[in-house]
Amino acid sequence: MSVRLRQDAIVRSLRRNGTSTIADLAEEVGVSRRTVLRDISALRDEGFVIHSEPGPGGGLQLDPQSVQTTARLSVAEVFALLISVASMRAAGNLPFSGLADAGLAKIEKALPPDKVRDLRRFLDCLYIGKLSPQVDISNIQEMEPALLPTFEAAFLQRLQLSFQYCDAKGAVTSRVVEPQAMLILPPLWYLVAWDPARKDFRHFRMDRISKPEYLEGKTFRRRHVLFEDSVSPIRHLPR
Amino acid sequence: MSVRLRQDAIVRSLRRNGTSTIADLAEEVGVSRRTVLRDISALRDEGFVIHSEPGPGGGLQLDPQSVQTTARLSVAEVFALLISVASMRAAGNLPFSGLADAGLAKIEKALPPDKVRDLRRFLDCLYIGKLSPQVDISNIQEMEPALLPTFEAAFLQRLQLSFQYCDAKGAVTSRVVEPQAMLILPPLWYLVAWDPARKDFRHFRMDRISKPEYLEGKTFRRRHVLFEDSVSPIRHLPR
DNA sequence: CCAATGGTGCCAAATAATGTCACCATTTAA
DNA sequence: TTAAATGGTGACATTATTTGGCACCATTGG
Repeated sequence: MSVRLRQDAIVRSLRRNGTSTIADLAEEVGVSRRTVLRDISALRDEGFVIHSEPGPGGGLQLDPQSVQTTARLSVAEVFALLISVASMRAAGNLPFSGLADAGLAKIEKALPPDKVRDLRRFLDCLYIGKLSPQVDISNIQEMEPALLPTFEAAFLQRLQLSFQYCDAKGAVTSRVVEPQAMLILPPLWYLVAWDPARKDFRHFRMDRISKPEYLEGKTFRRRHVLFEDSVSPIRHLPR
Repeated sequence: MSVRLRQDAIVRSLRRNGTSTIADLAEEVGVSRRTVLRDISALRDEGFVIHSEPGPGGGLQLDPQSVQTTARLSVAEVFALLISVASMRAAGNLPFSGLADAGLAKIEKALPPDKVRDLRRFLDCLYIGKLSPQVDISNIQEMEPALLPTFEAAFLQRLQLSFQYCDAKGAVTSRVVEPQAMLILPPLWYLVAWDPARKDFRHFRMDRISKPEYLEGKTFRRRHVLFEDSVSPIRHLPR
């Protein structure tokens, strides 16, 4: 068993059992007491907070908060990372590249270097392996650069967004909506939003939006998670 | 420089330069020719397809398809993985747990073990760190178990889906739609779909859908990527 | 005080990674 | 046909890293 596998086993064991002694762990993973102590030290260097108490009844305890410190990433950041980093290789102005960069920087700061490396290689795989041929991301229309900061701010701070919208028939209406999601249907961008006046969800083509402004102070409660379906051809159905 | 860092450097170099010789790579990463050959061999074991030609003008070439073999993961699978694995800890019947499992199994088979480990640890971090307190995923309504296979099949095989829908006013209509995405607004599930008859996107509350059936052979072209916004409180705006 | 526990430093032993060398096979070009 | 350039393999010594064993210290609870 390699070093890192063993250290993972130790983390899992601590997570599962709550408290363990060095001797227990040493026996469990099949190495000497000294080696476990070295592993604990390494894990602490990686950012895991492991409490320890000497004396009878003492032992090691993994602080549940510790992992937060190690990778304080939101799901959104991970996804933004995946999409944005992949997209940025093919296109110019795409939303959330800033967030993705911040996320990557955050990871790089907080995570051990080999984890960053794995993540990057993982992103490499995604882009080269699937995203490009399947989704044809190179075909996504660039968003109007001037609009980006407004959209990003509205999304990220959960601010109501007002804009002029020109529908398919050419009729122009004023909207005030709560942005919920962005949808890419190459080559177009769509905004999925809750329209409080109409009490319904609406879709807006980004290129038909003009004069967007976020309303300072008009925050709303964001409650959703988007769940992407599969974009890949499927060979076997689950189950 | 550690072994894996070096191997990553080799992959990147091949990706960047197209073709390199063993000697070039050896000098670039600062090890002997023999070691590069060992690394190449290791990378091939990991699934990278590296073409090689002896003779003048020959060299090594990374097959762009190779990474597919290494990690044939769609963005969807990654996200399904992230959400599903996290969700399954808190809830019972949620969609795509099968896909997530398949994805994990796929990774486990295709990826080197330490990569799998990192991904799992990463998922651990996600759940413990953020997902749970932020999104309150435990509050998501379970989907009717009987409906799950139908939805999953329709999504995964891109089949048109027919069902009876009871709208907010109680009116029941028959629909035939192309499922595009699923939306979780705790505690409810929504289906985002293109309605070809109405030539528009529509949202459907999952719990108001009855008698869903996918139409064998009625496939459609799926062109979209969903882009999740942030669910975390933001401290600094990008840029 | 004693026993149980975490923790550190040191060094030898074990293991893994690397370099060196000899050599083979294939291809291209002179 | 030959020579040079390239990928590829095996063997072995060298080097680097990991591990175990030991002595020892500090702290805690009885």
